[in-house]
Amino acid sequence: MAVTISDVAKLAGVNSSTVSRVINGKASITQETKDRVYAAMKELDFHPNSLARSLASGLCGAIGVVVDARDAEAFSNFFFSRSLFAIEQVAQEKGYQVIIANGAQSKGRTIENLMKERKVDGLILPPTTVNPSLMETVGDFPYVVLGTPDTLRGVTCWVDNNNEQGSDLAVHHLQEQGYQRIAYLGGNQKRGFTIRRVRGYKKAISGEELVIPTDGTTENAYSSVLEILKTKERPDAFVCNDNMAAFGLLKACKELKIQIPSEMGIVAFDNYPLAEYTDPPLTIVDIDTGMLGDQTAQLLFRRIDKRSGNQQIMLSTNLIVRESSERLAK
Amino acid sequence: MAVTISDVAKLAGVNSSTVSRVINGKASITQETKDRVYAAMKELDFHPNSLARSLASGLCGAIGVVVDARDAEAFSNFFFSRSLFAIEQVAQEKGYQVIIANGAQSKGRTIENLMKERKVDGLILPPTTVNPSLMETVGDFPYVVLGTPDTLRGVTCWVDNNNEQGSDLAVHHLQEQGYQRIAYLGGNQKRGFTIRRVRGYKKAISGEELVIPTDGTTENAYSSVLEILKTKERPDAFVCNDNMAAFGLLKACKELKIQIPSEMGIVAFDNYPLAEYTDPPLTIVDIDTGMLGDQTAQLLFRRIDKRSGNQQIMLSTNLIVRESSERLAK
DNA sequence: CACATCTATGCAACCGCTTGCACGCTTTAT
DNA sequence: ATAAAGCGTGCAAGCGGTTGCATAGATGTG
Repeated sequence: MAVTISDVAKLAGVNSSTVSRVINGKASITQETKDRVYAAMKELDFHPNSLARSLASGLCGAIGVVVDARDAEAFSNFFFSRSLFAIEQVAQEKGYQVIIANGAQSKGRTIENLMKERKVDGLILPPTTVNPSLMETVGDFPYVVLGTPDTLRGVTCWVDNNNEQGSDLAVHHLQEQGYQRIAYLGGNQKRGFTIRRVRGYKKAISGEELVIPTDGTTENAYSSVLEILKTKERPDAFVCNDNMAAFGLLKACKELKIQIPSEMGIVAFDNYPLAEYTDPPLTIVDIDTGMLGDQTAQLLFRRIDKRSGNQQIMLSTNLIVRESSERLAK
Repeated sequence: MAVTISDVAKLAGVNSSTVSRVINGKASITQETKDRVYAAMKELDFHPNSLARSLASGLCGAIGVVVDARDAEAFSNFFFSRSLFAIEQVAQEKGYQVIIANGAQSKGRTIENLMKERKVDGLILPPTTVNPSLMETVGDFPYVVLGTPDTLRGVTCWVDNNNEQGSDLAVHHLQEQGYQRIAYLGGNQKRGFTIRRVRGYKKAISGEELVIPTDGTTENAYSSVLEILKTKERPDAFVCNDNMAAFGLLKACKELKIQIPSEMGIVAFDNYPLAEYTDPPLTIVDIDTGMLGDQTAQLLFRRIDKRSGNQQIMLSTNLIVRESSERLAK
């Protein structure tokens, strides 16, 4: 049916093992033989069966990217998809396939199957799913966690952006702009990255601290912040856990006719495509999602290649200053 | 090294073929034998090697989702990632893996390799890559185009939302609200979906038509529309090709102090997460991306199962009415 | 009771490629 | 001249399953 390696061998007048060696650039082969083999491959439009190849060689030629999403929203969160782009790019360069799998509510089954059924040579895991028991089944299988794992027990390898540093950046910037009472808005306080951002905020802040958690929606941020903004001693600046929170805050300020940035400074995490088109444009703690994906994939391949590379990589965040926090003329 | 089917067979005291049949629920096997085999599998923590399985059975157990993205932005476009979620879900139910691959600037190589190297049993293709020569190499390999292909020659199977109908919905709604001079804003006029949306707009419109293309950015929409809004006979409503265009328009209106919705009605395609938090919230032609992905995957599996199912599925869009177009009290 | 039929399982070939080993032929060293 | 080393290639045994065919025992039939 399909063209096989022995068809090529026959046509080229050599043994199939020779064809295999030519394809894989293995042993020393005469240029002349190579030419004949290549010619035969071209003539027959030969494509090696990757399954047979993998079975024989023991390498699957694929990596798995596991997501932990209960709904489309989480899945399409822009953090994930941006990184995915970079991951795919690295994989493509290495000749690897990328398999994505939603591991939500499978209790590690997804991950276990991917590994044990030999579907992938390595895994990129979400920080939410790693737990000691999972890590035990993962063992020394090559993996990298994309984000700082919620539980560190047994986890030795991850790539993340430095959330504490991000908050630090935001707070210092606001302080430089003369804001005094800086609060923190938004985020599920159970999620690791939120905890770290809040920690960074608390460390950086000099005055009184105020943290207002939300459920992640714009609406909730809006209503949570409304009453507080009406008080006399209200904060004069916010670090927002994400763009949703910032949107809720913007809405509340507008309603209460609080001027931004003169009466209120805002910095938010994550550079959403629309963040620069709000009114006023938002100052952002930018996470280089591309670099994040790239580094994660690179590290994974290092581990696949030589079962080493237990390391944690931390990427710095960047401040993009826009109107929402620029009180002082430059 | 790894546990194989014959290890299980040995422990259960049967032949490996029996184990295989138990796993696949094939022939009639005594309940007692089944039990012994299952027990052995459990005891040894046996996971069948999917590569060997695929090689022997001729099915790869994976489908490929090809994207055509030059940058992370396009890749993470929310249309794609939302549909991907649904696709993965369907695949998971069928026990299939999802491979994603960026086919940009590979001239069909990506697609060809996925097929011919037996990496996938079926393909979901982006409308931009299909062209007659590609379709020839695809042949009767199971595929579904997600979106209406730019070239129809040789393409027999796709799933798309009805863009014409979407524009129709938008225009009629605006007319009902009493808007008179309805224009169309945004979109690359070379992209198929834009063309169809514009076509729908032109068909639905009764008065004079006005189409203002953009390069897809908010900025460009803003600047493109600014001058026109200053004219006396300016449009009193816009159908926007996407959220970016709508944002640009909002900004321009704000600057010129044009009241929405009293002096200007706005309807935009695509229900971005932030679309309901603009000021005022945007009326949206909503595309059910989840359903789109679901139907695409379902159709693909129908084709994989029985090499049939040459069909085109068109999904209706939905209007979500919000303030930006609600001039008349209900 | 002999023979046809069915059921449960074993046997072995095969899926298409990789790779350790062997072998014959050159080339180099002694 | 002869042994040692090196090079290019073939042979065949896997990799870990699936599956058509064979077979032995159980069941049914006249």
